[in-house]
Amino acid sequence: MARTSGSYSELTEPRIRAEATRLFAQKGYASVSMREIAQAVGVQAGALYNYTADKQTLLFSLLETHMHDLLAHCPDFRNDETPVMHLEAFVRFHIEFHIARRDAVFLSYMELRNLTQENFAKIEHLRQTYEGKLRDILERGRVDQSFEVQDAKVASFAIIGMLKEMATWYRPEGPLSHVEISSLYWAMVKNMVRGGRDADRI
Amino acid sequence: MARTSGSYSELTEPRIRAEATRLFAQKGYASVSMREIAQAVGVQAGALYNYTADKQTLLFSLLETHMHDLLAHCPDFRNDETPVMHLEAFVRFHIEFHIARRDAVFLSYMELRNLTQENFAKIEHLRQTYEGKLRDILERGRVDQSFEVQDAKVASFAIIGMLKEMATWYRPEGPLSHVEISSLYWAMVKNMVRGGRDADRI
DNA sequence: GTCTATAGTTGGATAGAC
DNA sequence: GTCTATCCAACTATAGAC
Repeated sequence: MARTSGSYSELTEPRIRAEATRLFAQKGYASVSMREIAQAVGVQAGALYNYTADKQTLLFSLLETHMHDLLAHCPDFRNDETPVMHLEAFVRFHIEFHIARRDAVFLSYMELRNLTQENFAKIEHLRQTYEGKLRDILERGRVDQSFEVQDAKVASFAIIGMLKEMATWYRPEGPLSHVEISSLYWAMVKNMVRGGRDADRI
Repeated sequence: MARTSGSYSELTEPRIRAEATRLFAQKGYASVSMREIAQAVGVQAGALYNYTADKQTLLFSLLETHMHDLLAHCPDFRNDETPVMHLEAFVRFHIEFHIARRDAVFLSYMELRNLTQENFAKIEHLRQTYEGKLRDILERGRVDQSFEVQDAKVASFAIIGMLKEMATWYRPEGPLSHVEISSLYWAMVKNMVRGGRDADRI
């Protein structure tokens, strides 16, 4: 479909980002050509270069925006909250965000190795900032003995892993609502870190 | 390094498989060229085609062999064992296997989408057979109430996810032995599915 | 079984018209 | 801002000599 000059210009950039996110998530960065992205958007390949210096920069920009959004929306924790309350807020936020932005989340897990060394370092720093929040919660709970956690770092990896897996199997049309999923996962995480503590109290 | 005809023939095939596994795991299937594999092996690119019909078949063969090995070594469960014993055996086997074959495991998680539809279906079937074993253990424990699990399917995904994540962070030179890792993970999985049950008994 | 050489294709990126 | 046309590099896979 031929386009007259500039007729859709303010729509093109977000569409490029949306289609690139979708295609990279579906087929992998290295398997998607610039021509393929252009076709999904409805422009010619050369037009993409009005919006990105090159393919690598496009990937980096998608990941960077995603990580910044993740950190910006991540709940801050107040001092009057217990580690258990912190952890529940983190888990529920994480799941909601992952359901709402499945493709971007999937990208940020799968395509790190296709970043240049320099770009990787920047994204990795953001990722560690985010995952560090979880580790800090677990470490505080371990120290004040509200959690039964042997190794906060390994536990944080385990929790990240089990939540990450959701991005693989979750489908919006599936039988479980996001509230149900959130509660299922919170129950599992709570059991994992609380050991028998809740049972003692009831 | 030039080679005289046939001098290393019986070594070439396993070396191709080993280098391809390593490179695919490190950089991704689509980002690794046949030339690069050949160079790592120490032959010219054309020589690879004595051992594989094409690049896709090489990937499929690596994944298929890995999945068959996984299923072949997976412990069978005896009727006189409890769900808790089953689950511990499964978790410890899974971790040992993942530590021993890190690259192949990583490949089998990351490169499914680079298989043709037909090849994907075969690998996916093997994967579901393996993960079904875990789901069956959890479902039996849920029914006989030795586990406090709301949804065996979601719980199996969660456990697979947390164990899978280990392949991302584990390094042989790290501070934790595989026995320590195995015990850390088993403690977390047991807490997760047992809720307060162990605390009641002690 | 491996080599050299290459056919045939595809991809990233750019130039210049409009 | 987009299009058309194209350059050049890299890739898969094959052919034929040894």
